[in-house]
Amino acid sequence: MEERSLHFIEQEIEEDNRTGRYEKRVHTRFPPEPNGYLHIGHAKSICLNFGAAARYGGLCNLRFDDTNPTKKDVEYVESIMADVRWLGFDWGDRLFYASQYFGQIYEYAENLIRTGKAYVCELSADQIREHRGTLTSPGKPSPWRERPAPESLDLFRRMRAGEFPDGSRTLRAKIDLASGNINLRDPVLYRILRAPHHRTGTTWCIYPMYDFAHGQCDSLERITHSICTLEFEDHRPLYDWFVQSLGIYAPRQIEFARLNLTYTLMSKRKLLELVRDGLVRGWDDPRMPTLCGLRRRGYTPEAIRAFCQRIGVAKMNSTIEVGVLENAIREDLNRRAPRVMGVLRPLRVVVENVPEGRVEDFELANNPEDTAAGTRRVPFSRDLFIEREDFMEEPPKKYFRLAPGREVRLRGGYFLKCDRVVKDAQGAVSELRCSIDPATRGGQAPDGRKVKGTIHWVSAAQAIRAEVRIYETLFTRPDPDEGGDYRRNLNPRSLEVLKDCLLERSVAGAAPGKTVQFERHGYFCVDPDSREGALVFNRTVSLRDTWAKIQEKE
RNA sequence: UGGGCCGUGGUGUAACGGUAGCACGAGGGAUUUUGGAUCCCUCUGUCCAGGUUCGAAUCCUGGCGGCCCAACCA
Repeated sequence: MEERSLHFIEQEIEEDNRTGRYEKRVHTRFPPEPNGYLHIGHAKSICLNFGAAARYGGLCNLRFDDTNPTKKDVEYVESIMADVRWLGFDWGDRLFYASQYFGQIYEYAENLIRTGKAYVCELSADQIREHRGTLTSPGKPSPWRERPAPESLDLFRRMRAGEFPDGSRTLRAKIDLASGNINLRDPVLYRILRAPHHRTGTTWCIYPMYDFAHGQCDSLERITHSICTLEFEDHRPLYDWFVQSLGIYAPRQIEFARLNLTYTLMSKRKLLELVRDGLVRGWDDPRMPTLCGLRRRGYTPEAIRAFCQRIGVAKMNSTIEVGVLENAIREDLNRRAPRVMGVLRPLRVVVENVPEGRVEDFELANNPEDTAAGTRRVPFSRDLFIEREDFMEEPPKKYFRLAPGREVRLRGGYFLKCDRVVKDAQGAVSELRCSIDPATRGGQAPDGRKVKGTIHWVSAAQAIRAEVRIYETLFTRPDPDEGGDYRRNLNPRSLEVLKDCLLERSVAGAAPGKTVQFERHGYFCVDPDSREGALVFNRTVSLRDTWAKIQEKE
């Protein structure tokens, strides 16, 4: 863990520990709604909740907020558990569902009715909205607001028994119709909804609203710090009202600003649209900000956790530049990814002073950052491939790579000089005729002469063919919603598929998930689409590219 | 006079009445068998106006600006 000062939530927790508010207990929870896949924004919340518990020797529960039966899916439940585990966190035996408390929450409702704090209302949804007033004008009381408690109780029990059609009645709290906080204008507590629930089946035909469930679930689990996002700040007085009216244990809610990232959509609804409308290949499309997408892309849990650490926690709405995320994964992979040579856009090179059929092996370091990573043998021969962009017939200033008459170093091999350029019928460069200096074996010239550039290469006969998928941001604008429709900002070049890449043979047979650095390109990982003898790689992130920056400026 | 929250370099985030620091970014240099990595240097900031104070990003007052709230969603 990096050295840093406490963020405001940790400060509040420490303050509570000092005053003994919760007997120095720290118990948090991560409460996702199982209606979508977890994304990088959730990672912030997960790190925050599990992180705080770990830091203060406490516990963190995983609880599915499944109060609304209509849009849940076991697929989501399973993916969420897998993603939290993958991120590196453990909820032990504390896996809960809001739905498991339905019985208790129902009792709470009856309790409020008996004490005159809730009533059964027969207004329609539209009428309730009209009665609620506006932001600047107070609400009007429902005609059923003053109905005697026994009558409400009877009606509520009959709602539960299924005597009334969906939507015909609600249970409402009786709070304050004139409150500036609209959440306090007699909010709906229960609705009639004949929808089977993924956990409770058809046991219930009435379901509590999120607002009437969430705080009580926290209370029942004896959560000390209910960490949530800013938009629930206005709901806190309501939760406090429930807890007080019911006389139950009171957790403390603390709100923080959710994560926003440039060039990234974070809305679950829009992410779902991308998947459903086929704008991406699925929830785990490597261009998606979902945890499964990032995983497939080659992001590591360590990098994501470091990222969450680095961005901090505060109440100010803000947007982090994606570069910070990219930096986190580069930093992690630089330390651990084995280096390998891969030519993405091949250009044939014939080394004329190497005899045909001769193959020699070079021993190359797997990771210059880590000698423990060992070495590997890389074959060299007369027929090579180099990167097309590592040769220019008319090189501009500051171009250090190969050009007619110029000499460069083949990474780990010899100095190579371009003697002749061969072109096809269309005039495009099709092949280079080159020669090596045998005295430079290993990459040093005995006469001390230097070369400005070092390029990567593969030996034609031994190279393996692979598909490489290059990703750019999914959107062309830092704010995908700019202009009102994110679809119009989709980046047509967010995916480029390179089918004829040639890789060093040492990666043959690599398993899905395996990450390597293709030298001078970036970090790549094996995609699950790979088949025997047909590897597919995803580019996780490119290396920093100073040359590209120089070109941009000209 | 609806309620709530928030304003620190380009982007994030520290400071808790006492030298505005860190990361990303940008620029420059050293080094380098990855134009990578590493190291060094530099750059730009307290929303505004008053007040309190020896001293204010911090406390007070008033502005200005931004975000959230009017689902039987969460």
